[in-house]
Amino acid sequence: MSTVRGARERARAEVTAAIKDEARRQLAAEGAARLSLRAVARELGMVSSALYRYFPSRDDLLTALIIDAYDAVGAAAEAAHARSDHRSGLACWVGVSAAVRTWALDHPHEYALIYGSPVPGYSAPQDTVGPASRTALTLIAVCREAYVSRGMALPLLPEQLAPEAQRMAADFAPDLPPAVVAALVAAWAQLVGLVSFEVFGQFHRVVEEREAFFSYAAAQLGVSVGLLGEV
Amino acid sequence: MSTVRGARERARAEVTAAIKDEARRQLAAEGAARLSLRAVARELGMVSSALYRYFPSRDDLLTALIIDAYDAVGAAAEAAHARSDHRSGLACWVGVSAAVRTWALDHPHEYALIYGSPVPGYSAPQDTVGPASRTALTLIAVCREAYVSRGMALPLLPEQLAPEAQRMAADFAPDLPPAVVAALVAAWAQLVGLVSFEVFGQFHRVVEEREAFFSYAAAQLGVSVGLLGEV
DNA sequence: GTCTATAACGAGATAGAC
DNA sequence: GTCTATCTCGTTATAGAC
Repeated sequence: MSTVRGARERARAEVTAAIKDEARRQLAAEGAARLSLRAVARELGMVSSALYRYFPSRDDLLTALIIDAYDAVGAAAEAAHARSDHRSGLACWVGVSAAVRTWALDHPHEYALIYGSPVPGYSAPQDTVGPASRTALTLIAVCREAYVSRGMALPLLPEQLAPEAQRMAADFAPDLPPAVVAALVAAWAQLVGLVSFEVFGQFHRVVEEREAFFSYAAAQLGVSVGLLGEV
Repeated sequence: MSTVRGARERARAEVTAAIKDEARRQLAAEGAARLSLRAVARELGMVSSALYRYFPSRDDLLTALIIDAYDAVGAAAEAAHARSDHRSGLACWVGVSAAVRTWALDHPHEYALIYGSPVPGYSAPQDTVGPASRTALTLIAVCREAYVSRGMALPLLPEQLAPEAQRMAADFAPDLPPAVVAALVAAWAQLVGLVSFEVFGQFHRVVEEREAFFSYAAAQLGVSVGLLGEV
């Protein structure tokens, strides 16, 4: 009985994976706005109504792709953190940043899905917030390590922003100084800006030495949050 | 004779503007990937083939919208520069940055068109590069003023990146130090990252005091390129 | 010369009956 | 699950009004 159920579940997981794979292919070809359950079904030799056994709606399929994408960058960031030199906070920071960039360049359409323009008519459900925060949490972890073991330079924080920074610190990293947390949030947005410019082609005929330039800018961001070490 | 031509040209300009207005409305509702010539024509009470007198193809309409959007942010940036306090480079920088942010928040879909995910199947022609550079050129102008009148702090530049920075400086601002130009390119991408996070909703439940936070982060970026002044 | 309208193509999406 | 009738789309050819 349990083997039957196991086989059934395995089959279901396989079909689910096949659907997501085909949907990702369409994402690349047509964009998220044009993702169509029917086209996915046709390509898989299924009938469109059969897909609804796996994803109740187009938006649910989109949600699954978004969660997968967030999880994939998050995993890449965590792996980079695990294998990086924990003696230098700045090296960790640059390593994690570079992992995000590499993943984005390898999966431009999934990157666009999570950090590009919102899909019109789609609003992300609560299920995405956990996976969405994995990468940012990794950068926070890098700072936490550096802070507790070797200390950090405290970034400047305008008085006016002190309450906001305290709130953010209480929400995301109560063990870090508010000035570091505020700088971290800004640096995370700025890091994604760097990656987006490269992935979306804005560096065409502007930056040629992409990898070196990114390392330079990422290190600069690491310094801006207070990480120490030679650039 | 010339009045006839004037009238014709005026009529043509009016229809062209109406088409673009309606297209922008569709951009907001459906997204760039779903922009449809037929729907635009229907909404204007025209027949789809008539649109081809004004835009030879759907992509040409898209191109026009993109150029308009680049010109609009560029104009907003230039206006902010013109009216800002030229005695403080940092104040100029923050003012121009804030103008970009304000325009983006007021025109989120046009912002997404130029700085969000690329439209699948569309590739921008050469005509867009001029308008596209207006905003960046304004930031360069801010730095140029500061550099010639009051000097700037030279940002760090890793040796490895020196040739690339020299090339960028030669291309975009031969009168500025390569270290400033390299930092400028990075800061511009990072600035767009900040704006994109806010416009695309990534600051939801993360940053509450959006305007104050942006000023803080933008000032930090100004400092990173070497502008002087109190934050 | 400048414009709009009619009609059509091939392709794809959609809804519903069976 | 299947089939069909009816939509949409971008684009073109053609004919005629001003």
